[in-house]
Formats: sequence, C-alpha cells, structure tokens
Amino acid sequence: MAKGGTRQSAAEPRPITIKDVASRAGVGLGTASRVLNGNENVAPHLREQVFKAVQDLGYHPNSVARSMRLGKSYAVGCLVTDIRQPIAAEMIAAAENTLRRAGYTLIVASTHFDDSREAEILSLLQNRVVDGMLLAVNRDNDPETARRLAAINIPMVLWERSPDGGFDTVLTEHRVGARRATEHLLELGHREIALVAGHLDTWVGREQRAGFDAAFTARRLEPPAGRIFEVGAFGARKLEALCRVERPITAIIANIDEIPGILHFCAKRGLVLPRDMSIVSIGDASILEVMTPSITAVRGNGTKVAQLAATLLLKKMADKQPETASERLSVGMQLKIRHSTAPLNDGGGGHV
Amino acid sequence: MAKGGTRQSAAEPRPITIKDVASRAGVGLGTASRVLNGNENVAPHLREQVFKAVQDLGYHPNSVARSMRLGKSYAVGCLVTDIRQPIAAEMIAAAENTLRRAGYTLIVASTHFDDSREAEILSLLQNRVVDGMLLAVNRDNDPETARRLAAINIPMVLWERSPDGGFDTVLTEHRVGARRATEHLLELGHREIALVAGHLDTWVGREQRAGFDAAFTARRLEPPAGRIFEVGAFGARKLEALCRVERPITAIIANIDEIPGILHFCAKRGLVLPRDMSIVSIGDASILEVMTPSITAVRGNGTKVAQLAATLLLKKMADKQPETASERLSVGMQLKIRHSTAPLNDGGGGHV
DNA sequence: TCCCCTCGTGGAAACGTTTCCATCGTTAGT
DNA sequence: ACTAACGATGGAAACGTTTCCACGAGGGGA
Repeated sequence: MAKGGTRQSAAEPRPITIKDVASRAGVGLGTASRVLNGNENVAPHLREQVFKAVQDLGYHPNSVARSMRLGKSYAVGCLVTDIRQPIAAEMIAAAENTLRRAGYTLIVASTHFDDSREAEILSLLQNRVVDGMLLAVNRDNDPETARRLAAINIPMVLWERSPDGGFDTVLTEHRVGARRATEHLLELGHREIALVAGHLDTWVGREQRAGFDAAFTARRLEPPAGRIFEVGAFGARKLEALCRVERPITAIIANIDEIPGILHFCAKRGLVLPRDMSIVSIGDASILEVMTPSITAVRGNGTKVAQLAATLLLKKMADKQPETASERLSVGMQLKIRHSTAPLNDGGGGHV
Repeated sequence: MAKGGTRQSAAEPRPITIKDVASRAGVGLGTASRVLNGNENVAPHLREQVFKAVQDLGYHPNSVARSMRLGKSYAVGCLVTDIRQPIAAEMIAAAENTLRRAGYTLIVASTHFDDSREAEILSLLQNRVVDGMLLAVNRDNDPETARRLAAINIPMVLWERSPDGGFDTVLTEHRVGARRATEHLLELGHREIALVAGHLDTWVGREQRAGFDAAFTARRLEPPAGRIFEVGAFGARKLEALCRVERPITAIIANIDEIPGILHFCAKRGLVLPRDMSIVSIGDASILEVMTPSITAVRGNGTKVAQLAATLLLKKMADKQPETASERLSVGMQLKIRHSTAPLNDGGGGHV
C-alpha cells in the first residue's frame, strides 16, 4: 500500500554522536572528545558546555567505535566446560568481579564437552572480539587444540590445565588434594579404595591419579588395580561389581558430582555410612556439611584461583612486551574431615 | 640506552586486514568482502583466489569493525543477581546455547545485590555494546531501576520479574509452586508451617507468599502470622524461636539455599526428619534426592525458562518494528514428593 | 619591540569493515 | 551489426571514535 510513502517520516531517530555534542556545545570534535576522556587541557567553561550538551542530548558514547579506534575491546572471554558446575560458576563469578573492577566485561561460553564448539569459540577470539582469554577447557592432550591455542596471540591464562604447554596457568593442587584424601583413608586402615577421578585426558584427572598412587607408594603399598574410574564412566553397575569381588572396596574417593549417585547406591544396598563404606568427596559444598552423615571432602578454592587468574591476565594484557616468561600459580587444597569416613570395619561386610 | 634505535624494527606486526587479502588475491576490496560474506555474484576463480589468500595470510575478520559498520554487535547481555546460584547457572547455560546457535555471544554480569553495579551494567548497554538484554535482576519495585529500564531502547526480556511493567517477561509459576507445596503440607495435617521465601521486593518473593496464603485461605484457614521470612534474614536463632513458641512449627517450606542451614539446625537440636519436622524445598537439585531422608521439593525448569526468554529475545531483535505488544510466557512448577514430609505427628514434639 | 615557546583548540586522518555507485565487458535481441 | 541490458568488479564513502597535527593567541624573556 504505502509503497510510495515518504520514507523519511518513519525513519528511526539517528543516534546521537559526539559530533552532535560538539556542535551543540559550540566546540570542535577534539575538544568534546578530550572532555569526555578527562583530558585536563580544556578550558573550564568549554568543559561545562560539553557536559551540558551531553546531558541535553542524552549522549552515550558508542563503545564499538571506541574499541575500533583503540584496537581494544575491553572484553575478556572465558571458556569453561560447563557453567552449571558449581566450581565453574564460582570461578566465573570471581573472575568477573576482578575484571569488572578493571573496566573489563566478561564474555562467557561453555563447550559442553563439544570440541567443535571449542574451536568455534576460539575462532571468535581471533576475531579480536576479546582482549584476553581465560580458558578452563580441560582436555589438554589433544594436539589439535594445543596447536590452535598456540596460534592465538592474545593474552591468555589457563585454569586447571597442564602447566607444561608454555602458557600462563593457575591451578589447584589436585595432586596434593587426592593424596591427602587417600592418606586419610589409609590411616583409617582402608586398603581397598576406589577412586572416581577426572578424565584421563585432563590434567586434573592425571594429577588426582598421581596423588592417589603416591599415597600408596609412599607407604610401600601397591596401589589397587582396576579400582580407578573416570567420572561419568561410573555408576551403580560398576559399584555393584566392586562390592562383589574377592576383596570388596571399603572406601571411595570421588568427584563431588558422583557423590549423589554413590549415596543412592549405598542406601539402596543397605550400606550404612561410614560403618560399611567410607566416602571422601573431591570438591566441597555446604550441603555436604549438613547431610547425615556429613561428607568428608577435600576442598579447593575456586574463588582464589579465579582471582589469581584474572589478575594475571590483567597483568599480561597491560604488558606491552609479551616477552615475559609464562607464569604458573597454584592454590592449595584442604581436607575437611567429617563423618563419612571411619576406621576400617573388620566385620563381615555390610550385607543387611 | 637504545633510545635512538630504529623504532620500526621492533614494531609489532600489523594485523592482517581484508585489504591485504584483496591485494594478495589480486581483486578489489568489494570482491574480497563479497566472497567472505557468501555473496553469490562472484566468479568462481576469484572466489578461489580469495580463499587461498585468506589461508595464506591467516586472515581473521575484525568483528569490531564489522559491528561498527553494521551497527550490530551480535552480543547479548545477561544480568543476573549471582551466577553461583545453580538456577542462574542453569539459565545462563541454556540461554547461551540458544543464542549461540543464532550467532550471538553472551556477556554475563552479576549484580551481587549491588544496585550501583546494576546501574553500571545497564549503562554499558546503552553504549550499544549489546544488541539485546536478558535481565534477571529481581528487585522490581525500585522506581529508579524501573525508570532506567524504561529508558533503554534495545530489545530486552526479563526473567522472573513482575510482568506488569510493560516489558517482555518469561517467568516460572512461583505462586502455583508455593501453593502446591503448602497444600501438600496442609493435606498431611500440618498447620504450623513456616515459609522462607524470596525477598519481598521481588516478584518471586511476593508470588511465593501469595501462593502460600492462597493455599490456606482456599481451605478457610488463617495463614499463620509471623511465620514468613526472607531468605538470608533467617537462621538458627529464628528457627529456635519458632520451636519455642506456644504452637511450635511442624513444617518448613524454604528456598533451596536455606535447606542446609535448616537441616543443620534440626540435626543439632535432635529433630528427626520427617517425624519431628517436615521440610519442602523450593527449588530442586539431584542431591536432594539422595539425602537421608530425601527432600521433597517443588522444581521449576530454568532451562526452559531461559530457552523461551532467549527465543523471545531473538524474535524481538529480528523485529524491525518494535511496535508489537509485550509478551508474557510462563513455565510451570512440579511438586516432587519425597521423604522429608510426613503426616503431622501429634506426639509431644521432638525433644530427645 | 620582537621572537620564541607554550598552551588551547579545531579538524583531518585513521581504525577495518560493508555497501553503494560507477564502470566495463559480455551477451542477447532486433 | 548495433544497441540495450545485465552481471561482475573495483573503489569510494561511511560507520563514530581518538589522536595527531597545525595554527593562533598570548605571554615572557632577551
């Protein structure tokens, strides 16, 4: 119908630019820009006029244009496996906090264990949409990913990933954590201990296994064979099998995500904690404290890790010369002994 | 020392632009741009040459420049109160998923209950750094915030916030959820029920109270006075008081965040669940299923809420005419009856 | 008194992209 | 065979900002 109508009449209002501000304030572009950026060398009355024009027009600077001119986006990317993991959320929150204070915004992305997404996100990076990157993707033995990472030439800090790649890394002492958990159980007399740890192709998973083994070998004990599993590749069937073998397990060290399933299994099978089974969680949460029985756990400090990582990233981004050597920071773990672990019960097992 | 050294020698490598690609491919800028944007009207051999040049040079388009030219950033902001709340993380994950599929990235920010941060973030918006916004900030009775929101003229969808403001909203039926939880307890014979709900200045909190009251009044019962609390403003002391009054409470409906504290209190005081106290959680988690006893809960569906919100936002962003009326979508809640709720025990209370 | 330096100011240039416009070559139709 | 039309192509313009450069005024020192 209105095909021939005046197009101008329905035109959207043109956004207000710094030019509008300058002309309204009766000054040049340069002066307007200087005022807005806090440059001192401007006459006070002109400064006033510019501020008034900004008020009158409701001007908001276009930060995309600013980014373009400056070659900086003031955005930091953060790539995690899954935001829904409480530890990831904790770290994101802490990183965001630190970064925001420095004027950066955080762009969050999840890979959800999908490598193609990881590649997609990493390519976003190279589009310069971010000035730096926090990476918590954990598969670190994939040569393709490593190659891609090495090809990125923006500041980047890795979380919980092998520090051997020459990148800046911030990590939790998972090896020490796992070792301490294991030692705790060994001291209680347990020998038949199962470990449900991170994936083998992640640094975290390997460290956990190393700590587990170290606790045994330091006592001249043989680490139990066939008792080590990956998260996800574990469940009631595996547990059932472990309870049916000649020397059934009496203790489990498991990632916090696996704890609900394990408790469920124990309850169903009539195993009473900690009498028939001792359990240590890798990773802590307030709910573990108030369960019956409360669950012994090794706890990291995701907030601290993230703060360190963010601070390190800020440093790297501020650094003009990217020649400085890569840094490696680590944060300890703490064993919280509660009531899900008890001395080994020599009795005839937990069959009801 | 090297003050007078040749500056050029140490110059950082100039980024590769589309101009470089064009000249290397022996074509004009326009052609290069057309190839990269999938425009069909380009001779196949030129297309080849351009792709080859891209490969050779390792060219990555600068998306900031692209945003600037297009007036679109392909970024969506997401403002939540606290990423660490599992429900928030769930929603962020789902929203990110949906948005990424449409080519958008998600910028996440937390207010941490700090209004000044909220303002700060909202002003970021107006800098056009995002094309749309998902808002889950929940204080909705603050006139200042409402004014600011109304002043923003980019597409925006609100989560779990009063739908009366004329904005597009997606929300969970918290009123129904609270009502169902309350009815469940009433049917079990409980009358002295405490409610620990969201803040009064949030839509969620008000809806929860309304549902709670509605369950009572529908049965011609008087809603209990002095038994309704806000999350955070609750704790062992309040609980203690509620157990010491003339008619002590026999059941609690509480936000999932408060459940650990409540369980802790009950354990310490020797109250056995569900004999001495029935508990319903508002919000669900897998851990609630496997606790002893397992915890009855009303569960929402954050994923669905977020998907709806993201889809709605995409629609709004694609819409040229922002004249369409505001929409309101809602997602139901479900009561999961487990073992933390039981018929009222008429006995003499739970003192051990 | 003249010159030089400094400080404040305005405007052009540049950032890297997309799009529009003009041009050129080719093909088809009369 | 000539013209008209159309499709492919190259390059200028524009997006909104910051920065650099040039210029002018004013003041102080010689």
